[in-house]
Amino acid sequence: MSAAKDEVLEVAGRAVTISNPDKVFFPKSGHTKLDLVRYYLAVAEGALRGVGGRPMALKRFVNGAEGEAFFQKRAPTSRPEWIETVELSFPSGRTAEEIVVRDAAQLAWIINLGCIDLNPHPVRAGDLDHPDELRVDLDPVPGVSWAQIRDVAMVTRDVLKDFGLVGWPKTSGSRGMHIYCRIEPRWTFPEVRRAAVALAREVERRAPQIATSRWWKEERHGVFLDYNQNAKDRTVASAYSVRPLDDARVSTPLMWDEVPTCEAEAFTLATVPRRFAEIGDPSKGIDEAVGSLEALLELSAQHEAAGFGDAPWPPHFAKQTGEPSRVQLSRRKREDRPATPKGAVPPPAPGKTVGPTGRRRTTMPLIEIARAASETEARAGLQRWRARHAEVWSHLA
DNA sequence: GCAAGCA
DNA sequence: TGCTTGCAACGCCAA
DNA sequence: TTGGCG
Ligand SMILES: [Mn+2]
Ligand SMILES: [Mn+2]
Repeated sequence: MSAAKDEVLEVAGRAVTISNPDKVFFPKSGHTKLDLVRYYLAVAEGALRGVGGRPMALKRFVNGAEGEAFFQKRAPTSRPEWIETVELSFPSGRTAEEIVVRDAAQLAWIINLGCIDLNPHPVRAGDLDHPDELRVDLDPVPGVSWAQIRDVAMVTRDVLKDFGLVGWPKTSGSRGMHIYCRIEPRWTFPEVRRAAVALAREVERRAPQIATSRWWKEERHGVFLDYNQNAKDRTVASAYSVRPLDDARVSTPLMWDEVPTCEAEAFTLATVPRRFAEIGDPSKGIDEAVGSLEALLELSAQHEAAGFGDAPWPPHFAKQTGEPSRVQLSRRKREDRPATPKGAVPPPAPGKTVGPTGRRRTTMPLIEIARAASETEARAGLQRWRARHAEVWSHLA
């Protein structure tokens, strides 16, 4: 830190004071607090598409990315009059005035508070009980390859399409990926979460080697589709958020044709502004692709009828009606443990694996190379196969 | 990161 | 004036 | 009281 002087920026017609502008926020890559503010202003159009009009929890790193962080839901009482808030209510009856950002000045102001990533709720301030965003949070268990995450993302895209939704992918900037769907604000939080449970189970059904819908860590393998991130009061780091990691990695929206080859480490505070200037925001159309949860909720009803009801909720939530016992297998009372482990995923609706002749079709993906006429034809065929069976490609040793 | 309280 | 201090989320369930 | 999970 050289001169401990405030920096006053003119942003969206307002004066925003940045304290400690030269403070190093990312020691390993050298970026300062002012670098972080400048980054957010460079990608403000995209960042605001992610957080605009939404109440948000503040995660504050007042001593930089390597310092200890704390959460803050209630807006600081000392704030400019142009900082908007909205009152949220919790099940306990307590309330919180959370910040709502709509423009670049408000964005710069919260970055000055020491926020590195942005964590908005999936609702707009005008309707706090009806999310307009279904969030698919892909969380790899430790050791899972990036290739597997990409493949689960592609399978998720197919499932969403089959159920009438358009997915918008981004790296999380941490270890996984996020896929968001804009939805009509017609469903409550518990309903949106149940749609996410059904989606997670369907992705696992299609790609059982690399995807899991299981809440308990000891029962997971591959990539976990974290349906509970759609519960009320849960937030997710938004598009263009910088993550508090050494290289200042960014949660970066992607075009779907980038997903099969993207590398998360390519997107940082240092590289994303250029990308944004050159190609703009791949998620620009998200607000125009409004979908319905009806099909996923119908799938959920089928699961329920097949004996697969609700899935465990996170800690700190009251027990929900219909929720299974909130305990992992290894801690369950002996007499409550199933003799044969119950799968996480119900079978498909009938009539899907049997062809018109009644002869059973092959259910497992099968590669045939020996029949190809030439090597190039064989290679081309292999690529087509890969595109159609993303669910197992990354799993091949 | 900031404001209040204290020397 | 300058330094220190307190404060900044959600808060349940099962064994 | 401990450990579950973001
Ligand atoms: Mn995640
Ligand atoms: Mn998660």
